[in-house]
Amino acid sequence: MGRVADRLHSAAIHLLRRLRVEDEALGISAPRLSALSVLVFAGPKRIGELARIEQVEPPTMTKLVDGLVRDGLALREDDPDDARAVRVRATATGARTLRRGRAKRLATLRATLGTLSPGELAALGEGVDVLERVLGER
Amino acid sequence: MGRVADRLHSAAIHLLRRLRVEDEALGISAPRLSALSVLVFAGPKRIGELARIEQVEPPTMTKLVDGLVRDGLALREDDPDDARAVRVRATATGARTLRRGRAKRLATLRATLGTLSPGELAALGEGVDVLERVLGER
DNA sequence: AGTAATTCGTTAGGCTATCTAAATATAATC
DNA sequence: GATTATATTTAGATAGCCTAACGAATTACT
Repeated sequence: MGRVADRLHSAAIHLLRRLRVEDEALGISAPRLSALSVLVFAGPKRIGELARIEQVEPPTMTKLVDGLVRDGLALREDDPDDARAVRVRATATGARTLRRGRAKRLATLRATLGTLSPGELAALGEGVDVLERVLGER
Repeated sequence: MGRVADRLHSAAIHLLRRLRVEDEALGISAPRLSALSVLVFAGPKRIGELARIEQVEPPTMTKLVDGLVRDGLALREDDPDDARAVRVRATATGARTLRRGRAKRLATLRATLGTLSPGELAALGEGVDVLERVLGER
């Protein structure tokens, strides 16, 4: 059963190395894409909030947001309730880029997983379900 | 179904961020651990071979091996058949460290996955199976 | 044998991600 | 109003990853 841990670890590394290549073609790294996805689906967030959601320290999120802003995918706004804070919001371009990235990954997934049976794909989906549940519990 | 791709991507990012913390406590990063694991289980390998297996470019593997060597987990040897080449071999310390890391991850997995039912664990395992199969096909 | 092409590994340089510690600005509390 | 707490940024470090360029050794072709 320790095998599951080892294999999961290794598979995650290899998966990300693989996806990184694709996302580069899209012009956005995985961590930025992940943060952008939160902004698009859950709406504007403060830096600290985003950092917590993405499980990184605030300075790391500052940098990630810098990148998104530089690329025009998100923007910083003053928080109306707290002058120390910053609200980060996805731009229309950001939302569009996310959709495009999703379409791209979907296409790649179709190509890559084309050989898998529906049953295997379902198994993968269920594995992801479990993983999400486990990771969600801080 | 594109959901599977998105969620898998995101889950992989979060998983690695989580595991990184633990492996740091062990004193070895995920990419190094992954390479070390190959050396321990598959025996000595050349730099280029290791790079191919780990799906990184040779200069990256040079650096990863530098780290392993610096920490005494592996060593470089002259290749007897080809004077250009280098063989990398795990040291006894390397093998021990790998075992210790595995034990540690297993313990964490037990703690983290303690709430999962055997069925969920099995689902996770099967998801990993599928993932490995897909990633294995270059 | 001798030259040309290829292969192996490293070095150099650049970008991103990540951390901790310290600085800055604002808010909240007593 | 002075102190303490909170939100973000800046500074500085390490690591992982890449491409380009290079020296050394091997292989291939005359």
